[in-house]
This record gives sequence, structure tokens and C-alpha cells, in this order.
Amino acid sequence: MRGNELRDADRPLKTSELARAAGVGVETVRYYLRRGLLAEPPRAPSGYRRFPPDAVRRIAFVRRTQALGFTLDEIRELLELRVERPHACEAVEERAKARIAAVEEKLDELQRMKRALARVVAACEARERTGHCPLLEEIAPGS
Amino acid sequence: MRGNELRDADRPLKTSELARAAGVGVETVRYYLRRGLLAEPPRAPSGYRRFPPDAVRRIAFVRRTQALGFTLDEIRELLELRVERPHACEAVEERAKARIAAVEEKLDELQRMKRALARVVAACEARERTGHCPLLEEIAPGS
DNA sequence: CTTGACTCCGTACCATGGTACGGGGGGTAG
DNA sequence: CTACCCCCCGTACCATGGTACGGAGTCAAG
Repeated sequence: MRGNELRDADRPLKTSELARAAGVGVETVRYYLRRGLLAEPPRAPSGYRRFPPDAVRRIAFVRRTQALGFTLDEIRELLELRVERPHACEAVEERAKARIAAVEEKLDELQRMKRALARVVAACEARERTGHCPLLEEIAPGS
Repeated sequence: MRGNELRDADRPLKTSELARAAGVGVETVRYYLRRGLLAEPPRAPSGYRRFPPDAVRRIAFVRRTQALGFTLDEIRELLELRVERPHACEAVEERAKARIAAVEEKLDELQRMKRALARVVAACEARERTGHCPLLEEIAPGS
């Protein structure tokens, strides 16, 4: 027996199995298919979808990236960034560079926000009164 | 003349002036008022709102923070984080610390994403074929 | 004192990112 | 064969974050 049957890690997943493994609802999987974030998988004769197991990671990527303020359309573009045909290289490289710039901006802002939050904590610990919001000062500096 | 009239930087702003200065629509300002992101300002006898000039920075903060994946409700809470009454300190400190943890997670993810994007660029420049998506590997590492 | 641009307000509409619903068929255990 | 649960699909609904609309009042220029 053990040998010609599919190992667990390679076994194709039904929609609900994928959904459960990725921690999202079945309807979300179908939605991501419609939005092109997930490729339509092959079907069983019954019509049931048979997802490759790495679709789980793809969904995880979507969720985490969403939490960073990217839209589903931007995430789809990120997922399409791969070097498959050398002739597409310049376009891919350009988009990747644009994304890096966007990411660096976000990193900057988050760092500022973190510093500002740390100041709130420090003020708390010192039992200071700070009538103004330190976050504002940090993130949207002096007019 | 010059002396008892309001200096430009202190002159209260009408809704549309605030909107223009902050780079948003008039309706967005009204929406932020409804959502509690902006305090209702005093009114002129005509009923027109007279916004303090620093409302511009407050809106800028909202927009930038939104781009980092925070919801308007979370942003409202961030804006309320200030140490006004010492007795509220523990609560404020706790929320600030929770926010810092969330921010640090986002920083981590962004850094991973940046490294992955840099690899895409490197692959482009080397004219490599990478059939798999380096972003996926980086952000949602091996199952 | 009219005209035109701007203010007010409430309400309705829109796009994004899901979430739920309902009717019909598949798959498997009793 | 009959339950029962899961899958399919299309469509409708929902919350968030705006955006637009319409009727009435304000204000400054001509």
C-alpha cells in the first residue's frame, strides 16, 4: 500500500479543506478564485476542485499582505511578479522596484509610529501630562 | 493693521479650505467628523465650521496610517492615546504597548517582503528563470 | 439686490472585500 | 436506496470608507 498512494503533503485539497487549512471561509476561497488571486485548479470528474497543497501558502500570503495595507489587486500583481520569460524582465523589474519603494515608505512610517507609541508609554510611566498627541507630532510633523 | 489680525497660521479654516490643505474631499472631512476622527469645531454665527489649522495634520495622520493597514476605528483609538488624566495611565499604556506589538509585526512582514522583492530584481538582472514566486517563499515560508 | 460660489444637512449611492442563501448534484455509510 | 453532508454555481446581501445629490441658507462681487 504505502508507496503508490499520494503522500499526504501532495494530496489535492477540496475547497473546504483548503479553506480550513488556510484559516478562511469556503466563500473566501471562491472569491479569491474570481479575483484571480488563486488559479482555477483542475477538477475531479465530479466537478469538485482539486487544489494543489501550496495554495494554502498562497492564501496565507494574501492575508498577511493585506494586513500591510495592500489591496487585492496589488497583491495579485505581487503574486504575478516572477521571472518566467526573460523578455518580460524589464517590466517585472520595474514593478518590483516600484513595490520596493512603496514598501520602504511604509517601513518608514511604521518606524515613526513605533517611536511615537514608545513615547506614549514613556510618558505614561513618568505619569506626565502630555496634552497633545505624540503620534500626531511624529507622523505628520510640524505643518 | 498687522498685529491684531489673525496670523495666517492661526486663522481658522472653512471645511473646503481644510479639505484642500489636507488633499481630501470636503465630504471626507464631514465623514471623518461623523466617525470621530476629527472633533466638531466651533461654528461661525453663520453655522460654518471653523477648523483649527492643525486639523490638517490630523487628517494627514489618518491618511498615512490608513495606508499602513489600520482601520479608521483603530486610528481613532491611536489618536485618543494621550496621557491626560494620570488615572487613565494603565489603560493607555496597555493599548500603546499592544499597538507597538502590532506595528512590530507589520515591520517584520514588510522587511520580509522587501527582501523578497529585492530577490525578484536580482533574478531579473541575472536573467534567471525562477518558476516559483519568491514572494511566496519569503512571506509564507515552507508550509 | 441679484448672481454665483460656497456652506449646511440628510440621504442615497458606490467600490472593495467578503459572507450568506438557495437550488441542484456528488459521495459514502447504513 | 436513502440519508446526510459536502460541492457546485449564481445571486444577494453586508460592513467599511468614502462620494454624490439636492434643497436651503451665506456671503462677496458687480
